[in-house]
Amino acid sequence: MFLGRFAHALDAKGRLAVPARFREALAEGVVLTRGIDRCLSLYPMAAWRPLAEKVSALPITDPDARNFRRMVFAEATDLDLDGQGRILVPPELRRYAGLEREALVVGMDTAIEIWSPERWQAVEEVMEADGAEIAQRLASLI
Amino acid sequence: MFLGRFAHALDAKGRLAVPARFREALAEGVVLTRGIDRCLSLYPMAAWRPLAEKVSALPITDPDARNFRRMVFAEATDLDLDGQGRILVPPELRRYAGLEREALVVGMDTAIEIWSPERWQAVEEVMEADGAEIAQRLASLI
DNA sequence: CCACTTGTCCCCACTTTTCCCCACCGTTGT
DNA sequence: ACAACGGTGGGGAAAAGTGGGGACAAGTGG
Repeated sequence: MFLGRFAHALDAKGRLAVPARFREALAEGVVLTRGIDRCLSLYPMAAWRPLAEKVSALPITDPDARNFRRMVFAEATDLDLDGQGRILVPPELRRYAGLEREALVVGMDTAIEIWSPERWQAVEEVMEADGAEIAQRLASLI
Repeated sequence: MFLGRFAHALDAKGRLAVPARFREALAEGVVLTRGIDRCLSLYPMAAWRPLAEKVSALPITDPDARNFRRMVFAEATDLDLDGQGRILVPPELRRYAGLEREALVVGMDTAIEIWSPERWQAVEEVMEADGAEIAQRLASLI
C-alpha cells in the first residue's frame, strides 16, 4: 500500500531514490512506464503481470489494438532497485514526464506515480478549484 | 517478458544485436518472420511452436488462409544468436521491413518486433494523435 | 570431378555505456 | 549530542554494442 508524496532529486545520471518505506514492496522488481497525463507509473511486478496479460490478450487482428500494445510495452522498462534503493529513469521517460532536477514520488495505493513538480502543481490547482464538483460527478462510479 | 525499445545498428553484413536483457529467453533458438504492419517479428522457440500450430490448423479450403500461411512460413527463418548475441537478418526480410543502417528492437511482452525508425515513428504519431480515443475504445475489451 | 566464387559463421579487438560500490552529508529520533 | 538511517554524488570495473578479418562450407561453372 503506497501512500504519501515525496520530493526527491534526480541526479546527473537520471537516478531517483524511492522512498525507503516503499522499498520492501518493490524488492521483487518493478516496471516503470508512461502514465496517463504525462506522469510516470511504477508498478510492483506482482501488479504489472495481470495488467500486461490483459493487454497481450487483445485481438491481434485489430490494428488499433496492435498499436496500443506497442505503446504500452515499448515504453515500459523492467528494473530492479540498486543497492541504495534507487531506480534509473531512462532519458525517454524523463523527457515524456518533463523531469529535470526534481521529481515527486507519489503513492497511489497499488502503484506509484512520478511527477515533475510543475505538472503536479497544475493537477493540484485543478483539484483545489473544482474538487468538490469532480467528487460529485464521480459519486455514481463509487 | 520483453519490454522496452532499443536502437541498434545493422552492420554491413546485416547483423543485428539483440539487447542483452532479452538474450536469456532466446537461448533455445528463435524464429524470425514477417510481422504485420511491415515490421519483423522475433519469437522465442517456445512461443513459436503453438503459434505455428494455430496457423497450420487454418482451413486449407480458404484462399486467404492459404496465402496467410504462405506468407508466415515461406519467409520465416529459424536462427540462433551468435557468440555476441546477434541475429543475421536475411536480405529479403530487411527489404520487407525497410531496414537500412538503423533498427529498433521493441519488446512486446511475449515476442519482439523489429522496426525501421521511419515506420515506427509513423505508428507513434498515430498514437499521439488518437491514442486517447483508441485506449478508451479498447477499454471495453479489457 | 575439380576449381572457383559466394556467402556464412566464428572469433577477436575496440569503444562506449551501464551498473555496482563506496563515501559523504543532512535529518531524525533517542 | 550522538548514532543511525535515508538521500545524494561520483569513480571504477565489467559488460554490451560495434566492426572487421579469416576460416569454412555450399553452390556454380568449367
